[in-house]
Amino acid sequence: MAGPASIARDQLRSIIERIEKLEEEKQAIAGDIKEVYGEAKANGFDAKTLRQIVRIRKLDSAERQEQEALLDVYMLALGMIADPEG
Amino acid sequence: MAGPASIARDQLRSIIERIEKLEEEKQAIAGDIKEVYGEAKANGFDAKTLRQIVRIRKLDSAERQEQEALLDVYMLALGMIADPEG
Amino acid sequence: MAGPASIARDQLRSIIERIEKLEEEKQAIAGDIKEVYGEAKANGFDAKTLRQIVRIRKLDSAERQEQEALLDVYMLALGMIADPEG
Amino acid sequence: MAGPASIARDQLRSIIERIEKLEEEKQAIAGDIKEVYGEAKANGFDAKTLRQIVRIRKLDSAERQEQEALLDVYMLALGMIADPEG
DNA sequence: TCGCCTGATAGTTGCC
DNA sequence: GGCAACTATCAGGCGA
Repeated sequence: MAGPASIARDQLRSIIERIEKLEEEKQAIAGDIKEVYGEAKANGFDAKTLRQIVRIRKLDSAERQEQEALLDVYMLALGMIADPEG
Repeated sequence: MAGPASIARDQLRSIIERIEKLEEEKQAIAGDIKEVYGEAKANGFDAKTLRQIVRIRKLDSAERQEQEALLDVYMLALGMIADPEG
Repeated sequence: MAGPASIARDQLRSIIERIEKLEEEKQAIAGDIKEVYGEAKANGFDAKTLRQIVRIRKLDSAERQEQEALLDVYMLALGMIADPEG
Repeated sequence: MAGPASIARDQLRSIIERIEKLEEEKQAIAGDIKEVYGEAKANGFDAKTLRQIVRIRKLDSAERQEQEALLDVYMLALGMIADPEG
């Protein structure tokens, strides 16, 4: 008989399968990244330095975003812009 | 003048960009996974338990692969299959 | 009789106790930090903004350090400084 | 001119500095803890197991506190102790 | 006050 | 086989 339990079971199965599929994709991309580093190394680039560059660019971008957010906070506090929360 | 330095620079740029693009994709998928857990939770499933299930299934699958690899070793030793290394 | 086992046991006890003591201290400091935010709030400062400032200053400092480390890497690569690894 | 703004500014500076100092101390202690684990490892102890012991002891202690709190509730209900809420 | 979400911490894997 | 990068889990802070 197909009662509520089987519905829940099907939902569960679906959830697990979706997650597992997404994790596989994620792993695949992680593999691609590793490959790029490998290629780079084969072309004479130092992986550690490359990672540092990537990391610092991420920091840059994070800081820029924070700076802008902080600016909004100040401007909001000073009544220079409208409250985005309306 | 377009000497070796500019070639290296272009290569470097290309490497960094490929990595950053892949990392973005990876992050996007991580976001998708989080969404699935969120949905699941909204449907009454417990995220922590779901994570355990996923983890266990991954272990199971790893074990199964080990098991199969071992079987191959035995079958190879017994001359039941051909040496894959040629 | 006081054999090797008891020595190991005493060592273990000592390790655990040192860790637990340090973790307590860490918790105490976390409590102090929370207090400072509480005080600040009582004086009309917004905790969220304060946290953002602290975070951005940390990012600044992290980036500066990374920048310097990266500079060293480049200079080393260009033979402009000696290898610190000797 | 030293008006209210400068007072707020000094307060702000003081708050930020106190927080940053406390966070540094917290980090220093985290480093000490890591060192203890390192030492322990050098003496043949397994860090992962040590962490488990610490975690279990923390749980135990939390349980014990719960137990004591519960005991107080019972004793209070039986008129064996005075109401701490006055 | 409760649920969510980001940041801290623990564990794992891959490199040297 | 040790160490460092990456991933996954967990807890504390924020908003509703």
